[in-house]
Amino acid sequence: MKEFPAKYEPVNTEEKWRQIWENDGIYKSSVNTEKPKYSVVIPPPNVTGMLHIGHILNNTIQDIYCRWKRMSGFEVCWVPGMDHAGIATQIKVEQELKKNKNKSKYDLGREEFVKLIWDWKEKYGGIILKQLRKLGVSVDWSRERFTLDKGLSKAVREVFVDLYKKGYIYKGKRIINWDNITQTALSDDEISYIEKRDKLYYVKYPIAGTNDALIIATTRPETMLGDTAVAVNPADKRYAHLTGKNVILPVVNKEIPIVFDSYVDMSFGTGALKITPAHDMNDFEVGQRHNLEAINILTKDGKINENGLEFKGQTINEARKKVLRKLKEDGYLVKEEDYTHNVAVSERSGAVIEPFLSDQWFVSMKKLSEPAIQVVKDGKVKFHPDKWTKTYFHWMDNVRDWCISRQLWWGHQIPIWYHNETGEIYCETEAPKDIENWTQDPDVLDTWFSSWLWPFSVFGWENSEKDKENKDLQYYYPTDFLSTAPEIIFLWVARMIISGLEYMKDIPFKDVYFHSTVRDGKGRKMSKSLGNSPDPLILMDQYGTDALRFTIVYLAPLGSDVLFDEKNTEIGRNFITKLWNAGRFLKMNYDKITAGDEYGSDEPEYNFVEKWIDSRYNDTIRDIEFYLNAYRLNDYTKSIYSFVWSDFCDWYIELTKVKLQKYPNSAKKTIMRAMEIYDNVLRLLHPVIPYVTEEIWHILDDSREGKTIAKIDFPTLDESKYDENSEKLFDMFKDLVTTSRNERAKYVGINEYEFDIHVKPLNTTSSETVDSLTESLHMLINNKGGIVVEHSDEFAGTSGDYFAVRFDFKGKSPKLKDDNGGGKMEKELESLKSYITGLEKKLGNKNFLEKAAADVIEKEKQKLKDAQEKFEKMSKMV
RNA sequence: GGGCGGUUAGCUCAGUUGGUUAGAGCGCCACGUUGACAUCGUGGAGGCCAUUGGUUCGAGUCCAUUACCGCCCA
Repeated sequence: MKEFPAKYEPVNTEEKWRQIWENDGIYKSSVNTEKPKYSVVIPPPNVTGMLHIGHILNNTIQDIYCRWKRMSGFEVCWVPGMDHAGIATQIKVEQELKKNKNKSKYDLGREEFVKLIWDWKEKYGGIILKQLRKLGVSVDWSRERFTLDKGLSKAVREVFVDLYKKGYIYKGKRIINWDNITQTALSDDEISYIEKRDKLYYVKYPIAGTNDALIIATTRPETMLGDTAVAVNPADKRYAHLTGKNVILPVVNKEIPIVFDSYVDMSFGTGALKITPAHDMNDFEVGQRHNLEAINILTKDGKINENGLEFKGQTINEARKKVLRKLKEDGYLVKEEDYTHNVAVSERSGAVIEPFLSDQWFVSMKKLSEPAIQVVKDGKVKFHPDKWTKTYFHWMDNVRDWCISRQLWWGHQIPIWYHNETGEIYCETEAPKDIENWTQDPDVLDTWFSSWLWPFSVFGWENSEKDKENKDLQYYYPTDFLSTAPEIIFLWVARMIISGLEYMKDIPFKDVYFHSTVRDGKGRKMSKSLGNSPDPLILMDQYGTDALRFTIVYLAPLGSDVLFDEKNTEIGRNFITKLWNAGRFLKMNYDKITAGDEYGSDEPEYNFVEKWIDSRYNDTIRDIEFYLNAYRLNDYTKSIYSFVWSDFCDWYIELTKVKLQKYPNSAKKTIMRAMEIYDNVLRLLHPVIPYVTEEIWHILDDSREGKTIAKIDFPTLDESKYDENSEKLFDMFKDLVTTSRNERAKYVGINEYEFDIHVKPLNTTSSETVDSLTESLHMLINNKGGIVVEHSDEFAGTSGDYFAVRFDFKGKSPKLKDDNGGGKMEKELESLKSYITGLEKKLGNKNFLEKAAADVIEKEKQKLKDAQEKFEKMSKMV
């Protein structure tokens, strides 16, 4: 017989079970057509990633569903893996190379450098997967995938070539965010904005053929080298007369047109804007609308190029100074003023982002996205919470082409070769045979271009007839559930739907759960620079993994942010301690009682208590099923929390104690009933707190050696156990107990006195049931006296909802506390009075009686009756 | 600028098709500890449900408005 330790030690226990689970391979999945399947792919974390609190939430959510489904008879397959995180990984290794050997990637060359990254990946990459193991995720580790794996890389090339041949992939010019330190294009989410104090310069642009000039405000005078127009708002009356006119671009000395475009903000600066299509996103669009030339004035390392006249070769800052000096000398600089604005910088290198016109590869999205809109409209793919469908449609309806090329070395190099002589383009999944005559496009593909294939590439998809014989792919696709952060609804979720429909002819998943964004206690996003992100590994050691899992889910309502302060983890820890101690109590008594001849097997006493807990237990199961199906996970944890703590521990176990003591003849069945419920509670909790439930489950019963709670049936609802009557009766019982406790609380040192409890029912309902309840009252009130039911009007005591209570100390009189709740009764009567008035008014309203439903009216009448009875009796007690 | 969402107790949030005297956890206050649990128990205080207006017999709940806050996109 195992002993139940006084204290739960999470760290050792977790490590023990983690190893057992993994060694026994209990989460391994294989095709089993006898069972319904439930498949999930993990959102692949970055190979450079470290576990943060958002991962804890996201992976706990997935684990809850996988464990729940596994216990409910599904063949569950949860596939783990990582993505290669192109830019993050490359930068990391570049920085180490710089630090350790003071070399750049160019010193090594592409091949050597990529090899170095692989070495780094083998050595340090994937720490996050080790950390996820600690979290206890029930993934099938034998299926681990990496986006640069052979198979997945093949899938990427297949898709690129296919889309290219279908005409969806094209090369085009686009303003991109250029990081001139790392010399790569960045996506918008790799950019952050910092506030910078700058100058706003007012420059005079003379209007050709007149003595007038337009004054233009700019923070970046050096870009005027690339200006190809000046724009004003067509609604701006100040400039209406300038239709068809040109201005003379200072410094460069050439004529450029004045264009009219509603993009221009009339209130900013002078209302006239210089247009540099090659170096500003908005200007580029204005340029397209007005057919303007785009003149690139920068080199890739951030210097002025040959289009920049005498400024060629200078850095941006140098050129700015020189251009300003020239403007001043020539009398074009009107004034300058201080100006604070937000400047885009690279999150990776800190470089100021230069909008830069360059050649990039694009996927044309409009047509591809149409079926993806339809499946969400049809409800084939469901979003939880549903509000995200609106965001999804809005984005998809206005979808822009996807820039998929990145100027990096780490990633899937684009399968495009240019013929060295003819310039002919070759696009196939494998290199041309006469490779010496060809040069491959140096760019690699956006990491998302591999992760958008994840739901089928992980099952070995290869875009050929063989896919039909691929049992895994046939069985597990489409997956059932995806949990992810709402920030990547476009970057990832939408694109997976598109690729799934295009290549599998089916949706990639049925339900998508967008989890809360975890913020700190002050509502700020967790970020490295703020240092406000607690290290989950430390929290796991301090509080236990289960405690952290439970807490984060408990705090995360569907659809809104979760504010997480590390102290919150106490919620989970305390709950687990409570669960632990309840189990300890039951087990100790169970061992004692089952071994003792002095205990009998009669039916348990106080049948309404047994019926009540059965009813509450089944209520809880129903709630849990509902909440899990509705993706309301915090409500799942809340309902089980309140069942365990309030119903089971505070009331049921407390009553069990008394029953065991007073009725040894029924002790065996009493304790077995309690154990049975407790055992089921462990199963209900296993999905969210796997370690401690497994541990307790084994302590309770030696014969469970070698088994796991993870594969035991999840409890199911027994409708027949609902018992409204017992629940009502128990509510009244609780009221009686609480009222008696309130009365007790009025006296000093009451333990030394013996007293009878006098109970007075406050309305008809309570009168009918008072006998069975007063008998039960003995169980929870520490007094040796009797219980007297009386209906006398001469009754002064404490009143609850159903009963009033007073104590008879048989001549003695314990001291009343200074603050004995005096005036409380009057207050209660007052609010009761206004309640009654409200009800009377309602029931006196002809409209109400005519229009409200009959059962509502009946209910209101009953309420009034009860309240009046109570009022009448209570008012005599004052 | 466009889109989406939020505003309920000191804090964080529930409140399921409109119908109890609006709930929970944490925090706070008082009392309590020799056999499950002080990581605890018992009790208590604390709210014009952001504003204004409308629909309705009836609004925290539905509609509109204003204010403030947040997120996404440009």
